[in-house]
Amino acid sequence: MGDTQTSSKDKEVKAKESKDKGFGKEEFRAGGDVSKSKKVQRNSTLGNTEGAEKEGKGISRKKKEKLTKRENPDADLEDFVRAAQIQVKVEPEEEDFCINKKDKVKKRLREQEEPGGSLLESAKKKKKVKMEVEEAEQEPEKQRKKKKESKVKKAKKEQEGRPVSAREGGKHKKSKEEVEAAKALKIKKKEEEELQRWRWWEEEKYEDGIKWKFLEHRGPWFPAEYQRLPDNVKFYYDGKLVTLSSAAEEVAVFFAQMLDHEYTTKEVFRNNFFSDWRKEMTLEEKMIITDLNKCDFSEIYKMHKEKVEARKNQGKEEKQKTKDANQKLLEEYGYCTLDHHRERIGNFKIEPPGLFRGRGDHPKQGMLKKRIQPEDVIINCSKDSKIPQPPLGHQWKEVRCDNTVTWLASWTENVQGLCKYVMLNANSKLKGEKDWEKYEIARKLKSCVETIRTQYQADLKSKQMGIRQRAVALYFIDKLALRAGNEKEEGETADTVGCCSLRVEHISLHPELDGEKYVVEFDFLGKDCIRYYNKVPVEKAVFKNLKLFMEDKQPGDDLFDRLNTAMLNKHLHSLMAGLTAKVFRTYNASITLQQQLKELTNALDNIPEKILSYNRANRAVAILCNHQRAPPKTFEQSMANLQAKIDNRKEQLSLAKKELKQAKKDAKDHADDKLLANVFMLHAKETVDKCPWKMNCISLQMLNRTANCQLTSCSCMALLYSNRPTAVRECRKMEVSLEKIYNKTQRDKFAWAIDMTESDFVF
DNA sequence: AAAGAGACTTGGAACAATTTTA
DNA sequence: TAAAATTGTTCCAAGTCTCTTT
Repeated sequence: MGDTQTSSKDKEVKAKESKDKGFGKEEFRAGGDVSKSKKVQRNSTLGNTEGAEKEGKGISRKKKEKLTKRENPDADLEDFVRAAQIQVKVEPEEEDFCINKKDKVKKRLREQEEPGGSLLESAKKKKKVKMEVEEAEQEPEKQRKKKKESKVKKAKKEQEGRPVSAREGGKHKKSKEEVEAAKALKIKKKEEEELQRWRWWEEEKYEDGIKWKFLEHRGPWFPAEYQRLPDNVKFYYDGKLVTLSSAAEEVAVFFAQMLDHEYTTKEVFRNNFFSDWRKEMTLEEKMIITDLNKCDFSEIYKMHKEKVEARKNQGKEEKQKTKDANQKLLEEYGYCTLDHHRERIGNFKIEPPGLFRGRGDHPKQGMLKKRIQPEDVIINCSKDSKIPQPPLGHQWKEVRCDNTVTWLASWTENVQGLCKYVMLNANSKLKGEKDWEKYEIARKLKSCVETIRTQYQADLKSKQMGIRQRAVALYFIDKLALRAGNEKEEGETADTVGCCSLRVEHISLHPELDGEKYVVEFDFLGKDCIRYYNKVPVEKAVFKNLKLFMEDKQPGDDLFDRLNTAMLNKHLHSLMAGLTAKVFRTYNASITLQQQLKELTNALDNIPEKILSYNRANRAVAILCNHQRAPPKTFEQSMANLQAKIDNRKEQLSLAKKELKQAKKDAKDHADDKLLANVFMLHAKETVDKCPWKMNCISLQMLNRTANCQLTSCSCMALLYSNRPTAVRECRKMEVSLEKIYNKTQRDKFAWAIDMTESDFVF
């Protein structure tokens, strides 16, 4: 059967594209609230065929209430000091006030090996000198040039570090030299970046489990303490003025800021918020404020609105100022040193307090996400590194040196009691290596997927119920790229499912539907409460099995009552080292991308067409993986605009055609004025020639967008799943410049793939 | 085994920057 | 030249899967 696998998938993809349009998440959720007589029955032993239902879940969960709330009278002062530090410290790596000898040794070592890093500043200066000599050639695409020009300004500003006001007088067009120089500078910068890139993929890997040998960083950045509302902004309860305490006020502001959001209309959200808010109130406040509906946040809301507006209308200078401040922050906190290389940190900012925004019908939405203090944070770094200083007057919860993990700092969040981590950026070695590994495993799966398929085909007829269930689940995971579906604590999160946690209510069986036999209709909420709706014809054996699994069960019972992800993955492990359910998603996405590309692209196509093909292929992947996005509010309008453009072109075309005719005639008639007539003719001809091409481009764009509307567009998401090496390879082969498909960040992230991929790479 | 803790990937929404359009 | 549209980035919730404890 393995052969039917892929071709039928293609059909599905196409069919789906045309079918289920217009399923907003909203309308769907309304119906999704079915009775939940949740998972109780689960036979623990796989080997056992029938009988012995065990009472499954103890729903006792340790509640960890941590009281971290503390009044901090020194907050303002501290803030000020911190700000001052930022202002004064130009060199982020100032070592004078650190007397750590070991550290110095390290430092020297680093400087030898890595000329960039902390020496960046001086490097920049050198650049400036050099750039005059540099030529601006070797820029292949005009389209890129355009982009550059706009960036030139920025680059210059950054380089010269002069105050913005200096620009005021220079509104005139830039002189040629200036432009050239800036261009050269950009090229230089790019080269340098490339030179500085850590080509870790050419190095040897560390022994098992070790993630790094040296790690030094500045510690995470903490958001500023809460600032009281100005005196003229008041809060009223039941029409009467109430002056809130600082803690209560802060939480009230969180709510007020969200008043525009649908969240604040939801019952659960309001209740959770109100009860958490009351916990922050003083006794008196608690006595007075007993009903959320009587609270009047309008003045706070108004102030917030004004603030947002003001920020939008900020002058150039102010905007630049905030930008610079952010840049400084990034320079100071955004990087770490990992094994002699400077690596960007992904999220160096501690999450600010606020109201929890769970997705879908999350039972905890609206709860207060408390402010994280240094006392909550565990720092992870090398013993021999410069240990990060906690903010003034604070302590870290712990400093540990664990080089078997990749995080730099962690804390436990109070709403769900989960760990949060500060980790490196996607373009870092640690992330890249993992990514690479992922694709290697997926490739390995390619070599044995047929065996696995044969195996689960056979298992469909097993005598043991558990094995049959496993086989059907695997069939779904392989064919439909469903997620594994771990069990979740009931009532702690929104009710979403994956393959193993599917319930009877989520599928319906149609022996025949729309001319196809054995159709299974899926309808459930997956990750992030995104609806999965699909009608799939399946094999007879699968169909029969499903019927069997559903016998004597309530809608809320588990479809695969003898199966869970642990068992499934254990089985997969036995089939191939490193294989888990997730790998099938990667694998199928990759293989689909490759197939689609092969099918869709034609080496003779022009660039826009090639890109369209690429996007189409990506879309196929997105459909497979059920990646969706709320349609942009502006979609209709933007489509209409494009249509108008096409109409416009059409008109132009017919007009130009007429002109051409006329011109030809003129040329004949007035032999004397031939030159002029010729010019007319040429011009008209040009328009006629160009128009179809341009029209084509626009309609391609339109097509692209229509399809993208319901799906994740622009390579972004699909990219995450689809095989990067595959895509990179395809670009090479087809001579589409990578820049057109991947943006800078993405190229950065996949530097390893770009570098390693030869144009004959096959996934 | 079952539950729990921990670590790390995934992926949509919100926000910010940039480009296009009117 | 401002507004609208598009594209890129950040944020952080929600998964997967492994390892440890009970």
